[in-house]
Amino acid sequence: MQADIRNILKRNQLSVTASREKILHLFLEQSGALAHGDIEKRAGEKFDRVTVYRTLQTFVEKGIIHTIPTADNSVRYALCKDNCEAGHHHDQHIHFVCSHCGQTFCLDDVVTPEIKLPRGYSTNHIEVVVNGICRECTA
Amino acid sequence: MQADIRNILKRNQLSVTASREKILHLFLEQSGALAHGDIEKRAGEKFDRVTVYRTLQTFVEKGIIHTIPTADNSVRYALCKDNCEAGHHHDQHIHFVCSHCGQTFCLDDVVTPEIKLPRGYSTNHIEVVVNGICRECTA
DNA sequence: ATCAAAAAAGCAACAATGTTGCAAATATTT
DNA sequence: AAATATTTGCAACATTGTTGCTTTTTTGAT
Repeated sequence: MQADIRNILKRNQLSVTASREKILHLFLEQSGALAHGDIEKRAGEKFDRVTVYRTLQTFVEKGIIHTIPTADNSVRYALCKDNCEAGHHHDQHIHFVCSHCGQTFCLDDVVTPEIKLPRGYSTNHIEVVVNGICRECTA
Repeated sequence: MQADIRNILKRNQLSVTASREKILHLFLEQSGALAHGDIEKRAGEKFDRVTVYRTLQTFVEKGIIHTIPTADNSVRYALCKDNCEAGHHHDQHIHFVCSHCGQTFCLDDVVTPEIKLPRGYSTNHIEVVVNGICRECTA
């Protein structure tokens, strides 16, 4: 695990620092998405707020994590599975927000559908967020 | 137009005030979505920030406008067409963000697709945001 | 039209969130 | 192990959003 973390950092030409290791660790041990606030809490108040902001920004730039759009204000981040395996960013998957536990998940196996747009519009990227009850909360 | 605005407010049991008229007017004269900041700017610095927040909140509660999820931080609001005609909230349409002009539009004619989820997940609501180039910017 | 009651606006103060510049600390490279 | 490059933490600030309370405006009844 620790080796994985260092690998991911090195593969992305990032120097290995305590905060990056810790924050990446949080993502790896967690199935859902994390907001900036979650990270500050779970990191055990060890890192400066600014460091967390900058680390997340760096990870997004490198494609290690991606942001998830939400209807409320909060920005959430999740590991980009494809990237972490291949070093290249594909986000064809959809996101799921559980209205019971509040967690956000990437459904890596569910592919974004085709959308037929009116004449004159062209598409770069499609983002799908499904709201409902997740597997854990249903069981 | 002015009569329309008063109608919408009255239909929703809201008292008719200058700020509500002005803000609703901004939405009606505008094809795209508005963020809180846009409204403060376009209103001509007449209203207190708090009033704008509270007005938007009220409009959302009444179903006059709805929020649009975005990957960046900003919350955007758009008129709910169905509601303004029927007094009842349906948001089956998708949203389009133009990466050229930055505007956000409701594509009222494009219906949210069916999404097949893995076993154990149930769906309440599906939000689709398409990023691309809009009709204006293509022409 | 006037007045009383209800609702909303504006103000002030605050809380949370995000940003920037810079000096000190840490990681990398040789 | 030292020099260089990078990152961290701090302080200060900017932006965004919230809350309580007083004044103003709107509404509804007379």
